[in-house]
Amino acid sequence: MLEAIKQLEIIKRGASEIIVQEELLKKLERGVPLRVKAGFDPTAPDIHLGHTVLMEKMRQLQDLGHELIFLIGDFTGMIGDPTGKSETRKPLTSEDAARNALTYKEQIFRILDAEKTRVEFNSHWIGNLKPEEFIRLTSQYTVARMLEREDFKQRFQGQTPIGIHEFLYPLIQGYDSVHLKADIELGGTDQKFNLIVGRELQKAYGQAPQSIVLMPLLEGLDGAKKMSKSLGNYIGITEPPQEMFGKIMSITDELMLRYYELLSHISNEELLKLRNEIANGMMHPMKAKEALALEITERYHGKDEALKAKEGFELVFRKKEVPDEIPVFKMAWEEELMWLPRILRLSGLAQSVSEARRLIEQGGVKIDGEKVKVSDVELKLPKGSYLIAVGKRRFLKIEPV
RNA sequence: GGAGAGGUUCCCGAGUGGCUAAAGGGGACGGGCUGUAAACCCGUUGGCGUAGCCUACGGAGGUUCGAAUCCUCCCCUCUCCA
Repeated sequence: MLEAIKQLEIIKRGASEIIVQEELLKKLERGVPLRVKAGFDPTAPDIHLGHTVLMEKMRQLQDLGHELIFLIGDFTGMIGDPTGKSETRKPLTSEDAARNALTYKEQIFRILDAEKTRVEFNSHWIGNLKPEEFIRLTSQYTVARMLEREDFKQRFQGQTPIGIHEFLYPLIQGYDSVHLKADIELGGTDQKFNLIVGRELQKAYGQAPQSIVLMPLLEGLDGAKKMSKSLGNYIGITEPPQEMFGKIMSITDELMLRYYELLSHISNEELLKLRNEIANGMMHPMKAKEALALEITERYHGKDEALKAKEGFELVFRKKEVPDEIPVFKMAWEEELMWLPRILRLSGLAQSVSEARRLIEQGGVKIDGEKVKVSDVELKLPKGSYLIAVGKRRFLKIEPV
């Protein structure tokens, strides 16, 4: 195995906090594979780049020769993790959890080495806990300590409801560490409290406390809020290559560097070099962004697809041309002449006729490359094929049935 | 069990009888600028073949020429007391 100090350096990249670093170093110095736990709740079957920050770190640890336990919190998922939510999340049914967990498994091995990954479901042991054991578990913590957790505290003070079952979430997650005898647990910064509960519980159950590696939550496309599906600021790893490439190209320069640090496989040295070159103008940020978009897209779609996505992107944005592959919408012509806003609505380019009118009035609609005049809200089109563009990046071919 | 506070449009949040499709902010969308961005500027942001009509302020009724605003009952959340 790699020298402990070197390992620590790799582990530290991008990490926002390590608890406790000295302790972790000691464990690494033992030179034997450590048990690394990372838990995911099965609420989001579509993994996005935000999730992969943690997974990339897992992969690094895996490559360093440690034993990786990919824990699917199917039991905790039934509770519903309260993290960062202003309201109680609806508990998942066990069927939901099982189905989502399956999708999870399919997706994680795009990043992790399937051969070397141990997948566990916490329902296997939590589900078998006897009531008396469960009570023993809950007796390790007090309500006051639970309320130390920032989101609980805020909700408590802010008069939003907290379900009692939500207190069980950190306890069960912590107990997972006890059961698995974890040496290290990885998690997002929002998991800090939960992971520390794990340490406390391990001590209470007579084990050495796990070391904690916290990874930051990746900011979403808006550059401010964390990437999440519900906020719509995410890049899903199963998205089509053009989408993925385009989304990465549209992030801010600042965010790009962040993505480089947390998602790119370039080495720490290369990262530093890149930073300098952008700072002193030797490299155009756009070039760097292209390289990043290419790297990420390639990771999930392969080299050919990634290159195609890049070419398509350049066509649309640099040369202001129309992309090669445009979705086609087959439309039935209800009349000889069809009202444009109605076409836009039926084809899904606008959510409503009102929105379609607005888009036209704002000069956002083009037909076959010609901008529709602002005054042409009443425009009607004869039956035929048209290439309609809404805004700068949405294209659709309309063809008669 | 008792007492009080509150539920407004995608979100936050103003509004306590007509001037309210509802201030302000955020987000989103369109246009401009650009590097494809960011920042910035301008505009839009319930629906409907749209100078009009319809639907909307937790739900159901009621008062009134007129209700997000007043009354009654119900549902939900929070706080305090027991």
